[in-house]
Amino acid sequence: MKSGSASNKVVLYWHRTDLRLHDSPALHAALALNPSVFIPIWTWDPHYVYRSRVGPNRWRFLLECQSDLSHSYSQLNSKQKLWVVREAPLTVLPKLWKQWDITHLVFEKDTDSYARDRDDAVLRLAHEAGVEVIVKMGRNLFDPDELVRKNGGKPTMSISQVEKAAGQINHAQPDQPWDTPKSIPHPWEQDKMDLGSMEHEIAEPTPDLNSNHRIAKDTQYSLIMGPKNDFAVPTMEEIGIDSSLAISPHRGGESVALTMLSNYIQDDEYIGTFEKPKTSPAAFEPQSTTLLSPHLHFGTLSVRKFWWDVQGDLNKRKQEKKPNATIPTNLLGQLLFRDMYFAAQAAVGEPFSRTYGNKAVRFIDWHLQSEPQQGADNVLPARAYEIDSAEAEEWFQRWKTGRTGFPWIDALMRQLKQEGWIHHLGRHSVACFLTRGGCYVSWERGAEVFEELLIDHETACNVGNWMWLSCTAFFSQFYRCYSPVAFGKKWDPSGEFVRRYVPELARFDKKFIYEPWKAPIADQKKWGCRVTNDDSAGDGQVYPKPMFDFDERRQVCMDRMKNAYDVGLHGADEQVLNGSWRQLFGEDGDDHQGPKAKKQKTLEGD
DNA sequence: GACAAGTTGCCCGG
DNA sequence: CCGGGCAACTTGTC
Repeated sequence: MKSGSASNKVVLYWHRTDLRLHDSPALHAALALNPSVFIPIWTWDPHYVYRSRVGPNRWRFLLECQSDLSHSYSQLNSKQKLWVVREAPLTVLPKLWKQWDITHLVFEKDTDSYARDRDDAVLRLAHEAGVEVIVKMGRNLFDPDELVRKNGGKPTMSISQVEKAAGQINHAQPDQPWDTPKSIPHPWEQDKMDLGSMEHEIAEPTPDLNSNHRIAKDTQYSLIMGPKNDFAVPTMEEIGIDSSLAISPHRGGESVALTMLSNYIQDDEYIGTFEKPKTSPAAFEPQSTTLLSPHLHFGTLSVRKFWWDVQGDLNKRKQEKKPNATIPTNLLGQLLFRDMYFAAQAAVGEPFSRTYGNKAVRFIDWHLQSEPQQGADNVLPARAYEIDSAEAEEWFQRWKTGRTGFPWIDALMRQLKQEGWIHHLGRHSVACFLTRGGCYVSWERGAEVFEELLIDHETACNVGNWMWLSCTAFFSQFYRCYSPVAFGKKWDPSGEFVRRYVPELARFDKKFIYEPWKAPIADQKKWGCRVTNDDSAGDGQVYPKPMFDFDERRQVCMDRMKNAYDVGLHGADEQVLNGSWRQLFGEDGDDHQGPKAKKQKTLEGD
């Protein structure tokens, strides 16, 4: 190496939220130690493998990210790769430190609540083992904890709060990105890298929230270095996930992400005029937004590089006197929203992803509420919910599987399942429909489905957006309700999007494409699809009737929202924690009852 | 206490 | 494509 003799530092670099080489503050810090031995690892945390909901598309996307990173390491140093270890971090890390004579452990800061606890435990173990630990923030524009401090210790609940708080951090400009390293030190010689003689602890697979996606026994934990003892990135077969269901066209990996970004950046008209509310949720091939969110999630794209590359285009256009869209609707604003949700989560901590015990969110008397987990640990495995209404349960299942009978909703839910991605406004449509604008089902049920199916699933952002749409936090104008008919029609009057994802209706006239149940029977026959709940009807295809009258449901939901706002409970209130909230809302939970709190309020007023 | 602002509603009229 | 009515939320500022 040209930088002279290396130190005697042996650095273990732990990849988690940062599957990239470019602009990684943690990787930069690790290499700045000038290590004589450098070992970049991934280790499979059972919390992700079994206790997080991960569908086939995201599994494959993650494996692609790992393969790409491993390949990039090998290109910089033919002895290097991403060393994929199959054991839980808390048990395997101390053994690796010993086996590989590690002096330093380096990783990127993760402010998700589970990760904080895990990393705190790792810090304690490292201290005991005499291993020095370096942790660097690189996942966000601004350190979520620092944003919270600048926001008076409170969760960031609006973009203006974020702008104000970020303004006190380097004038609201994130740090400049680091370059990609030009060389990577060697690992140990092959025989020392070998873990064959190390004790191996196999992760406990129950409960396995992803068992419904496995077609074979999950064997990834049976051999610590993988089936060929070469630390290779696992295959879908090794983890037992059905790869025939991983049909998303969206690809993982740092090189894919950087190519996508540079293509967008070359088009300064697209970057400069981007306004999120004006991008179409019905666009496909190509979509109207960047599709870079999954890369931000896995850290295959640095959010700070994204920021500064966009800023570069905006500065250039400014000099050329071309107009630029502004925060919050422009691309920079989108990245700030991501930081807003991270900082809100960082402030609230573990209860952030649910209502129960969460003081930052409004309590609403949804159907299918999460059951409080008395004395449960933070992990919340298969989160239980109360089926208080068989009707609502059926609506939820039909929503999830794209059989509501509303083509716009069903098209979006089928796109979600197939591709692992839908446009932000499409997420608005289906989230409003499930919660305050249709089914009146708890937002937590919807968030869990998104957690499973989205390739860009980010807990802070997903949960935050569900709170937004359900008007439980961040947003409160519940009288602004998305129509499952009008909203799609506005963006896509001829219904191309519906035809693509609900092929049964492909031949329907555009007059009926959003409301096929209104088409005359003769036309339904002519267009090859009967709109009926009788699956055996006719010879051709069948599409269900709408599962309820939307206008009727909108009114019911709005009345109940008004009532819930009048009651005014929040997730950490006594009445929520002890279950007595039911008395405040009326015991039978009848959708058609009048608002109860209104009356109480009037009495108080007297 | 009034008033404005808040990334992305719908419907109708011009 | 724009504006107002619809019926009406919270937060921040004056």
